Amino acid sequence: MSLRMLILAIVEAKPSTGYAITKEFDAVAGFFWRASHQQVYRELAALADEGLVRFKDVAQEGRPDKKVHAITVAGRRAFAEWYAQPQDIPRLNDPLMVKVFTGELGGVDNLIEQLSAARAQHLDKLAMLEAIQREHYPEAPADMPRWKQLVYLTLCWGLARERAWLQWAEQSEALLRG
Amino acid sequence: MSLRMLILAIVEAKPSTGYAITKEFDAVAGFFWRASHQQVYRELAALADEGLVRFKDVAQEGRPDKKVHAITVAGRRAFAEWYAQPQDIPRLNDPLMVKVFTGELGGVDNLIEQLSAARAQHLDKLAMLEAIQREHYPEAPADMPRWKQLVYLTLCWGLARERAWLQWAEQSEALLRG
DNA sequence: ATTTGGTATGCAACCAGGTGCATATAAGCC
DNA sequence: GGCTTATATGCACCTGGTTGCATACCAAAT
Repeated sequence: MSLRMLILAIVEAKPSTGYAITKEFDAVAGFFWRASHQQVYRELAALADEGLVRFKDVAQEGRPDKKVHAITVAGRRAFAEWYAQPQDIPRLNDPLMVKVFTGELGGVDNLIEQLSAARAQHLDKLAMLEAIQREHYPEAPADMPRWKQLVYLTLCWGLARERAWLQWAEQSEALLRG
Repeated sequence: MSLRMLILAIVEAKPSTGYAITKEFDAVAGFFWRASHQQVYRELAALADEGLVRFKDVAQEGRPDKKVHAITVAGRRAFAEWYAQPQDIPRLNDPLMVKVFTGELGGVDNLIEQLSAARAQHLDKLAMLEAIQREHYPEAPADMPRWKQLVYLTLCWGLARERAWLQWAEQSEALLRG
């Protein structure tokens, strides 16, 4: 559901092709959602089927034809309905926590290795997010236009999550080693 | 994969029925993984099929018969193999962040409502986890037996996550209101 | 007597997401 | 001529998880 609605919001802001939407995911929406191009195309087809978007075939020179999708009135209505619905808390199935939980069977030494490997990955991710913050969001949040504030908040959540995870991991490794 | 392995670890610690495993999920493993009884039974059947667990039918008086599942040698081997594999970082598809991102189309007032509703839910969850901590883990972590430390660490991650989320939400609401 | 709640197991259908593969055009490079 | 990269779209299959339903036994409460 969220993927459909995210796509609707993207084509509302600017009529787009599946390809462009996928690029959007790789860039900014990647802070909080991942989607492959197959998923995007599949969802666009379903949305067009239900009349929530409509598309025009656009011939191009020097590259393949494309389908530009735009939101419809029904699409706006569906989005507004969804937006008003209360949201379930996301489910929390975390493979690494399974390894922590089963650490005695797996071996505590192996667990410590897993933790520090994961820590390296999370450090990378944090560094990446911090670089984006420095480059694209250096000003005070209160001075940003609304749309930018909203994207910035999703970035902030990524930063907060990574920092909290790293703090937890450090304490955990210390406890297991000590 | 993680679900299979979690089940393997549970039946390794103590041969169990699907019903008991489901109860285990509702209780302790619920800090970091959710699974319905259907999922558990399906996975147990698959595990038995592949020879990673074996089961005995046990007749009971006063209640239905049950199947007690235990891990096999092949099961231990499969677990050890999986445990050594590096873990992917979990995917981060968060419906609430979609609402933040699409807040202009959805309406900022509606977004603020969504945020405070979510905040109430996260506060409840935090209170629940803190109650568990007070009741079951009052002693210093260093004094706990290993198995208890490991469960405690998964609880700590839940606590850290909820606290980080709440902090983020407060700042976000302030920014959007101010 | 009937309902509720706990124990115990399972099927069928569906939905969301991921993997692998396929196709087509064209620019630029070696 | 063949390689890679970028644009652009899509199918088929598989896995993992959810929903709804079904069955059966028994105890305790109403």
